[in-house]
Amino acid sequence: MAGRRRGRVTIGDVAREADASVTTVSRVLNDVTTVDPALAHRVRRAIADLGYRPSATAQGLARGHSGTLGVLVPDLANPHFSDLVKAFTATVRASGARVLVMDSDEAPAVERDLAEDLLRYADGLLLCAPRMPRTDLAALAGRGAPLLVANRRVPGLALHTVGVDFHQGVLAVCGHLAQLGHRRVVYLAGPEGSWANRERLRALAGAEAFGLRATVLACGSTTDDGYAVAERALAAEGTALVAYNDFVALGLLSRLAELGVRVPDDISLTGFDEIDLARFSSPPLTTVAVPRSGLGRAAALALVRLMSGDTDGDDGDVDGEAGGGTGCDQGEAASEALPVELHVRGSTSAPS
Amino acid sequence: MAGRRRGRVTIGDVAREADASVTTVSRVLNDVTTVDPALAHRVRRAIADLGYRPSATAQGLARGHSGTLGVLVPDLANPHFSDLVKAFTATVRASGARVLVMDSDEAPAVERDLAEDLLRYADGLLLCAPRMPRTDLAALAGRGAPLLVANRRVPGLALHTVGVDFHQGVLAVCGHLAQLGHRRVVYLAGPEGSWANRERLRALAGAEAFGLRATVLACGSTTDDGYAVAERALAAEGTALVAYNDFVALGLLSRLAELGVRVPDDISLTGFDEIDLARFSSPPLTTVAVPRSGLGRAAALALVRLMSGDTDGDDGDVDGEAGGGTGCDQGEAASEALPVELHVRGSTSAPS
DNA sequence: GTGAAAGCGCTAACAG
DNA sequence: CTGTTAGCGCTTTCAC
Repeated sequence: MAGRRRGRVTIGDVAREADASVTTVSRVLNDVTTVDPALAHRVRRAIADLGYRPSATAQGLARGHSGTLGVLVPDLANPHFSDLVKAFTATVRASGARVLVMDSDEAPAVERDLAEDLLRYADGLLLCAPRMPRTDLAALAGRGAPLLVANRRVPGLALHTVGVDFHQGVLAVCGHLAQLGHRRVVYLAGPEGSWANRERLRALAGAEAFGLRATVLACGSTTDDGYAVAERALAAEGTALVAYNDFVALGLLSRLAELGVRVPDDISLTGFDEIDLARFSSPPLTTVAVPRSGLGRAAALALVRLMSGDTDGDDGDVDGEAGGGTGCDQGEAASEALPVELHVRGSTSAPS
Repeated sequence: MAGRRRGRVTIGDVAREADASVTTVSRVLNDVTTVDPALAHRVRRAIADLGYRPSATAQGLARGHSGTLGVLVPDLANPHFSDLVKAFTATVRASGARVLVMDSDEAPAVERDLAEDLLRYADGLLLCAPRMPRTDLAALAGRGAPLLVANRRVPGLALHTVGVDFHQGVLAVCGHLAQLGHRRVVYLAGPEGSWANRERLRALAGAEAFGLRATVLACGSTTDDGYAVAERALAAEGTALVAYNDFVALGLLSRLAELGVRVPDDISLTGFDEIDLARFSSPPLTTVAVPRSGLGRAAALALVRLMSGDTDGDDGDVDGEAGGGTGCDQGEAASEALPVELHVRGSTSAPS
């Protein structure tokens, strides 16, 4: 009906149309205080007639915060992160905010810049499995905006973190294998610098105390990587193959089938992450289910909580350089580790 | 060094520190005109010293656009969309913008609201495989902001679209099967209302002219759906199973293996979408590779181009209600269909 | 080459 | 209960 004027409809247009002040319009928009029902109705009508939508930008400027959270992931094509982001956006939205997404494409060198850029838009930031140096992390934390790090703990830095208990997961895998009678396994390692990989290595080391020795082979995180490493893995002479994740495991499985190596009769195989397809392979994969969505949800909740709290309090001014040995639990920074669950299926059995 | 004042550092702080005007600071920020080198240097120094970052919100308000694009997907956990979004964000970023992501969680009813909300923040919007009614689509288009629809063509609506040529893909699958000697296939259908599914059905219908008849079975789009439908699919008595996508195909494959049905000896099987794992199954899957990243890139490019063009020109004021039968090619709206590619692998052979 | 001043669209004191 | 008036932080004429 109402001929659209050029450009966007503003709160002023609505005020005029409803014969009210912009303040009043703003009030009904934010359903504040008691506005006279009749007036409110006129305003609402004008809003509908004009098809008015408040500009998030203008609201942001006036309110002092954008209502936007940023999230930086290494690779959105990886289900680990897409699931996380999905849950994150859903949870964040439930508390009224929106999510800006960036993908560093596994390039640690650009993480800092992307994060810095995100902070120009967002009120808070979630860094997923960041690979950037700790000084950069510290600098970002020092910028004042709420910062949350997922799946990376930085010793000696008071960062808020949430993460999956990879250590426990790999320990469970090792325990399972050890109890089956395995003594020598081959670990197909993931991305070099990643915390996720370091945690797995740490668990592997811990398992030695129980008589399980692991040979570590550089591999990667994709199905192709797993496929490609198969022959070397076999040559390493273990009775079980512990893959960095399910993709690698599935790649291995595929190549082993081609080579006529039977799983688990000739060799056992374990994955990690429990992707949907893990239980549909032949044999179905023994793997560790990690709460991907749970992590996204936890991150959202934690970040939202951070934002309600002090944004630029007087104490926690984390200095980028100092990083004293105060430990990471100075009460300021909360850390949450989500539990994982071993799922034993057909790809593991006692060694032959 | 410079003690951080409370709240954020503003352009004014920089101006003061550099003993220049905010105008000048703004100029060096946007590397405009020739600012005196010495002055510019002082400003840059102040910016660095203060760790100043311009507020994207304030810039947005002043400039009249936010530098943000929105994208709405039905399910970010689906590789089809996460790959698309990944490529979209990368390409969009290359042209200086950021991306706000929302996920409708396959609920057509919320799409409209999410899209409207995105438009409050963004300068343009990409709707991926929207399921919403066409009147809603028309209304969104009428809002004035650049709108691009991916993987859905709406007859009689002048919408800019990009999409994958599903029709051609399924035709290729059918042709391959027909040439192998198949005459009767079973199609495991995807989401009911989806354009992607409709296009497949349309191609199936077209294939009848070549003597290939298809029995349609409701199924879904997940591995579980495929697994669950296997027995009914077998009962439908075709010599080949045409799955809606690779997930369904892999689910089928898994169940068929359990049932002792050999692929492709007893029955042929095809997927669609070419997920990474498709070539690692046993047997590897005959499927159709669709340019997921290509679609994201094309969408980004198209949207960016749309934005450079007329945002609120004098002609193209698409009325939400009217929707006259002008057809969808009134010169205003461009449509792009990306080609697909059949990959023949081990899961198909001549019928026994 | 540089700066003063007027907004961008909205919210939030602060009066009436 | 309602309207007036300042800004939020930045860009951008428009003079100097």
